[in-house]
Amino acid sequence: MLPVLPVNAPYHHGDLRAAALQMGMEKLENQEQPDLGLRALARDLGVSATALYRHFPNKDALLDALALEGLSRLGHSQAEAAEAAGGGEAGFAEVGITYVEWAVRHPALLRLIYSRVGRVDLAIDDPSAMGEAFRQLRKGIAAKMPGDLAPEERTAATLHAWSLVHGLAMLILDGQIDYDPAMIRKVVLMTDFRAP
Amino acid sequence: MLPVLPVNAPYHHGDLRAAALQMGMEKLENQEQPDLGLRALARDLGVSATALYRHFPNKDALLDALALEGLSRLGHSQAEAAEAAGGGEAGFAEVGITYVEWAVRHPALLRLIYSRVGRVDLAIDDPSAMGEAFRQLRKGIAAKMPGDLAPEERTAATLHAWSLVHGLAMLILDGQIDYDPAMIRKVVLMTDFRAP
DNA sequence: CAATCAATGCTAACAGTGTCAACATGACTT
DNA sequence: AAGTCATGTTGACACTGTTAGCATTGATTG
Repeated sequence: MLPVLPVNAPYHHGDLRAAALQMGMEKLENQEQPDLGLRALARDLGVSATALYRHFPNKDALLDALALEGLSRLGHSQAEAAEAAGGGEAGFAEVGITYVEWAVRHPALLRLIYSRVGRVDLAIDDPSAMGEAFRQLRKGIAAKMPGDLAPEERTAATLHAWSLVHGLAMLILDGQIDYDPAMIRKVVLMTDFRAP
Repeated sequence: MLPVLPVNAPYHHGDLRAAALQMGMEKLENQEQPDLGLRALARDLGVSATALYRHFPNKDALLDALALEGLSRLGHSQAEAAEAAGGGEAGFAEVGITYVEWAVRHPALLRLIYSRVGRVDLAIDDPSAMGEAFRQLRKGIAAKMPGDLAPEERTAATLHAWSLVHGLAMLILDGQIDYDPAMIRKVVLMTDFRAP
């Protein structure tokens, strides 16, 4: 987390925006409760705090960018899982389990994503970047869903699955549930998509 | 949110601790993203910021107290629902739905609860107050569970139910799911506690 | 009743934060 | 080579949580 540039750092950084996002990501990956303060981040980058304002309108924008990147990674992870999983309800469960495991592996990042997702106030040229990413996520979750369901059952099932794994992940991150892969599998498999 | 005392407020407040908690609760009930800053709170109470340090060791302790009170209220709501609901899986679902509805009605409070529950660092004379409250919550959730389940199935079912409604609640609060009571009912009923 | 004391309040100050304004540097364009 | 504009810097402001030291009060004693 030390300053990133060599001793004779030039006045201009090269690509401070990318460096800031990378540094933020590193913190999010390596620490449970990373200090994502603007000044702390700038310090670690070996740059003055206000330099970041040349690349982000404010702190929220920086965190939004990090959350968006995290959401994109989560989405890809889900898509991969959906592709790798076999068919049927077992394959579907596999995708859900992937979600929980991803959350356990990137707790701070998942927390950031869902803490930022309430007030979607992104760039004007891409007002729905966050929304689009979530749509992708839903798509990944729904991809392996049993195909013989009526449309309304389908949305209900997607909601059910997403809520279940999201709640499971959150409760684990909050220390309310022990991370026990076998139990998670059991819990996720406990859904009947053809109930009343 | 104006100062609470009459013009000729005495030097001593009477019960500042209770007043602070009440003021915090009011904010949590009436605002989506309440400013629970120490100074802001003191301002609204018509008292100096440092006065609060006579009643709470620090800001975290104050927020913990608020979270604990909120958790207690949620627990009572669950217990009432468990008592009022009929038997069988329908009654069980009713308890789950109560959880979601409570979350929708007290969004900031639920958020506070789960944001504070990670680092349980409560008073020494009651180190497990938070844990105890959560135990009560689990009990309320499990109260109406179908009785003919093996112990392990029972824990799995409790985890499933808790995760499902918690995830549902969180996603609604985060604006990712519309609050549609009928759909919620449908989703909650979609669980088969006797699955493989 | 008077004196003392602990509980509870206050002000002043410190370090830390996000943010803005004004200035400095340097890379690219003409 | 000159000038321009993106990008960096310093200094300041208002805000935050927190601590130290002082003031006021209600309660407890002799």
